[in-house]
Amino acid sequence: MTRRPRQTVALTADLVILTIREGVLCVLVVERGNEPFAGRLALPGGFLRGEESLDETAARELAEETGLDAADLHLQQVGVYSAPDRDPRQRVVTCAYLAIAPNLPLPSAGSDARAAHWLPVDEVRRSGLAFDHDEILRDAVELARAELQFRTIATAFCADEFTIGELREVYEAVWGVELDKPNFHRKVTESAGFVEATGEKRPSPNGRPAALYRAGGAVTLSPPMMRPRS
Amino acid sequence: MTRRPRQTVALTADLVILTIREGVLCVLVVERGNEPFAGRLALPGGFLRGEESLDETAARELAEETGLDAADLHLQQVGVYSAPDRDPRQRVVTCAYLAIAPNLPLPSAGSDARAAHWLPVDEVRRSGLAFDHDEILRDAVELARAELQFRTIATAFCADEFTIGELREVYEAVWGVELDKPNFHRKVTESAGFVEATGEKRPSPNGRPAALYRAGGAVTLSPPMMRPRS
DNA sequence: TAAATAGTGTCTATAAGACAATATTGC
DNA sequence: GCAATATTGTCTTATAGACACTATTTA
Repeated sequence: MTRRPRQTVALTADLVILTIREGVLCVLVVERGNEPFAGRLALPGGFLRGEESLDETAARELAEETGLDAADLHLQQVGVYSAPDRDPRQRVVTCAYLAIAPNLPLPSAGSDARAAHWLPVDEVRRSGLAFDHDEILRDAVELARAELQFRTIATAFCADEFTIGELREVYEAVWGVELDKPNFHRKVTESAGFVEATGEKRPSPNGRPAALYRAGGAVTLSPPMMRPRS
Repeated sequence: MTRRPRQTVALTADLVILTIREGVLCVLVVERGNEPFAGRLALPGGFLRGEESLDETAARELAEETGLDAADLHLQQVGVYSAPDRDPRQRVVTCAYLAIAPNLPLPSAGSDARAAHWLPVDEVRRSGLAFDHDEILRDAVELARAELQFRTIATAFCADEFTIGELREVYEAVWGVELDKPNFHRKVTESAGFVEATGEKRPSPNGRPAALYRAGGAVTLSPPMMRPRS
């Protein structure tokens, strides 16, 4: 049995933090200060530390970038990206995470020196990201799109209290479709555990005030919220 | 900016290879020869090599364990397991993969010296696996269960040509339920791109011969094959 | 013929989708 | 009142599920 030297590699957690701003799906990107790809946009991320798991790395980075506690947010693995040449300097394997955030007041610069921005996903797709982050972003958005069908994660895009109309805008922004308002309202309010009414109403400048809801206890949606066939 | 030494870790790909034998969902496990956990059962897996990605590591291990080409099989990431103490010897982070195989003639021992067995998943769950492989197995099976609803991967459990009854047995074994034969037949054959008839029939020792089908071109199932709420 | 498995028909309950109608606010 | 948004009602169509029934084989 020939024993070859066992390779060790550097590990990072990269974050695809999504939110919705003015009805547009946006992702948090940072400007790179150092080579390689200096000046280019990239996903936030950081190296694994000795005492933590990658999930903890992701949670720590999320807190540093957004100031939010990962316990409050939806945070899940997207996948591992391990092409040998994905980082030109050295071998780095990354685990990508999808985080879903409500509309934050600002991308608080945090303790990190890099400039962070919310940019529309479509725009980022056109301009491109450093490393293999285009691929990661694509996969993460596709995951979010799929999960909206079967899980209650849409509420993670909303503040603690939200209207059914706001929840509908989440689906419309992520899926890039228009949904029928009356049918959506019924489906959501009749789906057990998806949302629960607070009893309060939010006044509106234009029309009838909308009832406020909180996220319900359910994790999965059954029956699923089917995405209209293109 | 304090620069802490950047940790590097060993990376492995571990495989949850599922198949169905006599109507029972089975997983390929190996007996460990070395410490730690010598003599215990574990999932097959191996270390990342310098020139390859983790997906390639997984495909290589799969070929070594089953003799099958990963190109023919369903192989997908389950997730990353990176708890600092998951391997008592050293820091090892693993990426778990789910592979779905048709009923193979034998778990060909392959070039690897370890003894490989197909064991029922329920049995393995009771007896337990080395490391955190119980958790990995649980997650992989749960992933397979969920994917059966929305993707056409059930055909990966079948040989090139199969009957609708065999496909139904896949769902019944993985979900642990009984499905209505007439309704299943209709649903599968009417779902665009799920299966395509070969025109052949397979004689049966007992009753009417069943028509043979091949996997169709579709990847996703719409509408989904809903799992009965138990 | 009976036994066994494959496959079809049919009815009912539930959910999806279109869209009209009503409700509640600010102006 | 009108404009705007929220919510409810109603009808049509699609799908799910139960289950009776027919079809094709071996013994």
